[in-house]
Amino acid sequence: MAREQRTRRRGKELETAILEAVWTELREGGPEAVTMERVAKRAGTSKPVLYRRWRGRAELLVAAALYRLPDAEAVPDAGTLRDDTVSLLKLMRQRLLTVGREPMLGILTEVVHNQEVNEKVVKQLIGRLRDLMTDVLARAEERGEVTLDGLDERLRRLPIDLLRNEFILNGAVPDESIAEIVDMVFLPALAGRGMLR
Amino acid sequence: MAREQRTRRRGKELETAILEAVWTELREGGPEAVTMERVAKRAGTSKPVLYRRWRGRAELLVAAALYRLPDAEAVPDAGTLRDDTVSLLKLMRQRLLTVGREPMLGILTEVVHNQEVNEKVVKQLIGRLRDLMTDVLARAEERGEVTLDGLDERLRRLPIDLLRNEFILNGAVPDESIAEIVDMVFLPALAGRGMLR
DNA sequence: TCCGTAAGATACGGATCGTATCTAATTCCT
DNA sequence: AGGAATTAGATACGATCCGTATCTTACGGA
Repeated sequence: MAREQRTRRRGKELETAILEAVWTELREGGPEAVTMERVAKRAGTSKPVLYRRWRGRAELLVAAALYRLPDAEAVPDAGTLRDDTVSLLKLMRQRLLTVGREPMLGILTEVVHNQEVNEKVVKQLIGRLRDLMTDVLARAEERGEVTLDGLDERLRRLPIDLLRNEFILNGAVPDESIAEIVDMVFLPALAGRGMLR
Repeated sequence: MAREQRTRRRGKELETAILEAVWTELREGGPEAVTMERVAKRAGTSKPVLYRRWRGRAELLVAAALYRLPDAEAVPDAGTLRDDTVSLLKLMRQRLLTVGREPMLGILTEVVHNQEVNEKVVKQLIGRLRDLMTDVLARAEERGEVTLDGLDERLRRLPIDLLRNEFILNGAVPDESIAEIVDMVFLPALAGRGMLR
């Protein structure tokens, strides 16, 4: 907002202020309110400063999303594959809600035109969770719950994919949905592939 | 395009011409070429005519998408649940590609704050396919391939959900993805629930 | 202290949005 | 058939936003 003219920010401090401004705009006016002009004014700076850092609106939105996204820490060991998967999905849900449905759609829309940004988003928003799922499955194998022989990417990503789908479609993911994804789909699929001990 | 000034279209005829113009722009210049100004010119009319029918670009895109969507006919009986499901997913893919990824995201965005459009979209884009899936499963049961005892909504929608997810994320769905969804996830999940004979 | 870098202000051309206003064509109604 | 009501189509407008260029000036490092 009205920034004191006293000092002139630089580097990380300035960048943070800009990304915070993006979120303020998002909160107050939704994705369409995120324009370079508004964000610049809101952050108490000017457009050229933004364009020195990001190539355009798309990159700025992505940066803001990633900035807010807490680092996906490890999934605590709940003792069973079932509960670990539920934990992972709840972690993912929290991350999605942090970003919000409309901003997420906005990002996806912007990202469509930019292969580079697209890959970045996919990597950060999906890759990390996929890795956590890999950890969860590895843990389950150590416990002797499953054999991962022939486990494929498709199956590994299954719970994550279903959760994302539900979030994008409904904007919310109740606990029951998470339970259903795990108990009615994921675990049965593993069983059907002969992977459950 | 250059329209003959001879006559002045009205009602449905005019509306159709406008929606066709949207698709022409989409084809030639991609989604960003769909501006109210261009569409109006392309259709040989003017902006106010567009705004008398749709509240803005978003609604126009939704209308154009639904206009082009062929009625999802029945899925031909391929003889097995597996092949029927693949057929259904290919039909769905064709529908999604007809609409296009960006318009689809536009629709989803629109849906967030427009209850009316929401119901229309859910009915046209989701409900119909779900019904076709129900048919496919019923056929499989008649054949004796599966028991549908305790079949839940979640499982019934599984292939559809996964395909939609992949389309939104990648904008394309190769044949292998469809095969994977059916062979690595859907059928195993049915088997794991004890539904496959 | 001085110099290079980058912040911040301003302005620009171009595109688009959504609306207001006006006219004339077409359809409807009597 | 003819007048009234409707609405297509043309045009112009203010506003907003994009991305860039230019200029001044504050800050930080050597």
